[in-house]
Amino acid sequence: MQIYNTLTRKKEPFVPVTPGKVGMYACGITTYDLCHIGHGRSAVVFDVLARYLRSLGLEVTFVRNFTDVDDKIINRAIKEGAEGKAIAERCADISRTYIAAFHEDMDLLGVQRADIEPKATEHIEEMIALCQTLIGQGHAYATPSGDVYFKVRSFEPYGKLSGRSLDEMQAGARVAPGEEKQDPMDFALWKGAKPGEPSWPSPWGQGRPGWHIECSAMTEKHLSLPLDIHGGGQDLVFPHHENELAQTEAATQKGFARYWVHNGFVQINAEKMSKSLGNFTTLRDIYKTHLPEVLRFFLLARHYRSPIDFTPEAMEDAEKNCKRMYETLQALQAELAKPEPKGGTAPKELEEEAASLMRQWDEAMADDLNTAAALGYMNSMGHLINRVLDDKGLRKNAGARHVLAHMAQAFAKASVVLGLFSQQPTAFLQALRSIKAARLNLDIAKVETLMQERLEARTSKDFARSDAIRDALAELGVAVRDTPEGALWDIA
RNA sequence: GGCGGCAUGGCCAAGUGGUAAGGCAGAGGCCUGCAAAGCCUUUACCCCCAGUUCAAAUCUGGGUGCCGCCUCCA
Repeated sequence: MQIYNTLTRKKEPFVPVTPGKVGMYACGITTYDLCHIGHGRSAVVFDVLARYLRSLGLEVTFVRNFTDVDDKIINRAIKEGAEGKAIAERCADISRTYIAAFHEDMDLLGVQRADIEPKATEHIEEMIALCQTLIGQGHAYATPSGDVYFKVRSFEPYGKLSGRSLDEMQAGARVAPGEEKQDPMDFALWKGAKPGEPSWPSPWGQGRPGWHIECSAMTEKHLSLPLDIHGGGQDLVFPHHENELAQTEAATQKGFARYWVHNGFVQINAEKMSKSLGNFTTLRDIYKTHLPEVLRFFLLARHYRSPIDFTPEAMEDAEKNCKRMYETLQALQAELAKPEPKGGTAPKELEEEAASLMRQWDEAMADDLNTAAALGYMNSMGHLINRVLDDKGLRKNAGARHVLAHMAQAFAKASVVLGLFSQQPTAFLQALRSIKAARLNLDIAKVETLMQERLEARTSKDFARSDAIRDALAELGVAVRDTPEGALWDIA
């Protein structure tokens, strides 16, 4: 496959360091709050990347960390009323809570667990060792108050990932020199702790790790360098990833990561969704009104590097799309459950079109993980399936049946890679109807009663009454659909 | 101020040199007691200007607009 590499700013053929194996690391969350849609997007993107690479037969080791020691967690603990010694304990509770919430929310989104999910606090020793190495090499220095800083000027390529030079950055007015920093761009590897904060003994006194050092320690411990893939949200490029890169490459003399993959932002009103802007929506809030799979579809219906605007309309589109797809799958399964027709060969074009769509799906995914295009081809596959299903002649054709079965298989395989359309169609459609009914505050018993009355009217060919009832249902937001198996209702 | 990205039909969105996937919405038809769903048909001078080329949405330069990073942030 080809993948866009932030480091080189272009798409490159993906070649793992060790043939057949992939080491992949994605930056996870800081564990101080519920996940919002932006976290969901990042998790889904790397989930699909891992699934896709596996589908190519590669053996993927995927590591996604939890940052469970950080200023934000401490601030949260203090905000929750923790004081003195209780702060550290409170921090641990907060981390536990939000790691559990992360798993719960991401499981619903269909995000598979990473193979290894390390926590920063479990790698303090490694981080201290890394700091010592860097100090020994002259890449870092300790200050009298017990901080350790990375000496940015000592690492010549600093800025290569984010594409900026130190001089340019210093020209910007927003860099405030730290009291003890030798250079304003130097960043903390280790911070002396204030009383009560989570802290660990170190050669520089009680302290705690800086933000970037954990990833350097954990990647080195759990994967071999250079990593094949390192990723995260676009906002991590600078300073987080730039700093990780500097630490690791300075300390190990090895390349840190070969392919840097960054996903674009989720936006609200064309502005980045972020904690600091306060314009975020948590995954849980979405789940109150929308099925998680619909959100996943929404996220994958755009290219992972593009910004995507989260709007009610877009979610509605995604919902309709998922519904259509599942309805097609439902009809397909029903057809395939029937006895096989005897005789007949499939029209050549049918086979060719099916094969061509599958090929295009592969090509789309292989081209920088273009899930949006891939979903387009799946839509087309759905149409093709419906076309066969709609054609009485083809339904009696054994050849066409084989093509159908083949398409069902290919569709299922594609579904697994995207983590979509893998539920039982009936289960999805029922869940969808329920959540829509809840949105409308619909009285389902009343709907069922009306449906029963309409059935009676229709049985006695009282179409005027039947239509009147249908109108009444429409008032409630309910659409009725007569099928050979009886009348069905759904939320319009 | 520095660096970077984006601009495709009513809306969303693929497409990086050979004349525009897909979805939603709309129109007509088939099907239906009537509908719905599904199927068929149908809707694009690709932000503007200039240039390179036999050929540009796609490359180059300029312009306009929007966004991101430079500070914690997926």
